[in-house]
Amino acid sequence: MDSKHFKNLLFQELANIAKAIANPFRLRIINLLAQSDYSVEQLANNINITVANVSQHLQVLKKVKLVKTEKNGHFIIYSLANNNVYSLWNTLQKFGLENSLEIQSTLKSFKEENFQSIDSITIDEIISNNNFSDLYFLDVRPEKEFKKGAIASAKNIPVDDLGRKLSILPRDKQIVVYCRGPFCVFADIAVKQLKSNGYKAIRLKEEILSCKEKGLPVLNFQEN
Amino acid sequence: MDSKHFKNLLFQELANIAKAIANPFRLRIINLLAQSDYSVEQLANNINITVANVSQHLQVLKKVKLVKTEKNGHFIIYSLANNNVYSLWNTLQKFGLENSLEIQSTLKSFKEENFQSIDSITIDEIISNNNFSDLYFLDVRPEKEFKKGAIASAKNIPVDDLGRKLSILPRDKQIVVYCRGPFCVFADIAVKQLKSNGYKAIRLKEEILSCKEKGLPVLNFQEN
DNA sequence: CAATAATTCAATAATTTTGTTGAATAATTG
DNA sequence: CAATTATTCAACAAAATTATTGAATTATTG
Repeated sequence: MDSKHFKNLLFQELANIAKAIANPFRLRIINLLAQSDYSVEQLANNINITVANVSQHLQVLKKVKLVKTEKNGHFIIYSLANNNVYSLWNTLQKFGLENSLEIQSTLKSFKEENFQSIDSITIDEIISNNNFSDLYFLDVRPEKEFKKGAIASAKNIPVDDLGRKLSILPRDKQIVVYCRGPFCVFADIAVKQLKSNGYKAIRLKEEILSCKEKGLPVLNFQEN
Repeated sequence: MDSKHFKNLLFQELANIAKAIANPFRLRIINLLAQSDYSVEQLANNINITVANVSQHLQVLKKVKLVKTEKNGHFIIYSLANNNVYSLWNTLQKFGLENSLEIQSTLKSFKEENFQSIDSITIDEIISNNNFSDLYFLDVRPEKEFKKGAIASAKNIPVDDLGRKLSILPRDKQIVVYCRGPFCVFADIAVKQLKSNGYKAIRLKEEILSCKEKGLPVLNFQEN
């Protein structure tokens, strides 16, 4: 194999991987699978396209090993192949968020419409202020995701349970709420609810993986 | 804007970004620009397709802000928009390397054919062995790239200059050679040359960005 | 072992992407 | 300011991707 042929093969194959993620529905599938495992039908219901179509998209993803399958009775359960997929999805989101004006303005106008005046804080600001003990970290993702990795001192109350468990939270401390990151609205919903109940709440701009990268203490991270 | 419309816009736009990188020639352009800035004609010569075609691919990349331009006389010089692009390219490579059997076997057979018996060491092995002082790090990338960020104690001798500067290197130490990562052959070439001259040389499996991530001391990193 | 149910396949038409050609544009340089 | 040159544009045909439909698999379960 000469160098030219080698390059062709390599770049073609990398392009095939990129092609597999280069479709809005497949990205939505990846996004869903990043949160939990699903059957074909569940995915179809979630993103509102036909089962056959979802199946075809899943074949595309499976071919380049972005997802894997497992049988459970009559159902075939799909999940992300491994952490690299999550990492790829995350990097793409991050790029979009920082480089795409369309994404920035879409996000901004959606949040302005639905969550007026919700302040956010960045990981860098937290680290540079160094006032950890004043902050109470609240993770509002589903328990399953929390268990896969979270900020070390964070309390987990999934956003749907928040109403019932408000009394657990401290009234004097600044509550920093976080979720799946800037594209997720769980933290916005939670902050809105907390503020209307008299708590001092603010959302964290980034998600847990960025916390780990930036050096905020995290727990329970498993590699795969 | 309702939630459904919001999701559609967001995922469509992210898919557009993914589409822009989902082509082997555009990936080769990104790969080249990750190493140095180039004009349209230079890129065309490098990857051996027509100037008009390269120009069209560049328009696609520019539209989603993956590359930026700058004028220099008659030439328009293209470069990566920022570090996020590099990061995206790197994550894709890493995914391919770890998940794609095609890529693994292509890489393996190419290296076996051209660089028999070149041993490599991983960052994790270096860190866990903790024998830093026994190792001599040699960076064989072009000076320009070295200056953008390198292993803290590394010496830079671009692979083309290696023959002339062999005498600088220590004969008693284990020399760990690194380059642009697993897809790059600079380090393999260098190790081959060093070994045939009686040096104890081995290549580092990963590239500099992974060193930074894994906690090996690095120098000179600038964010953009 | 047959009924059932989830998933995949196959065929189609519409849309999008791709590379080529040659001409048009723009702007630097002497 | 005209000549030159790098880059982009426009138009086309070929190839690939997409969603839909309904039928075919597959294998679990009672």
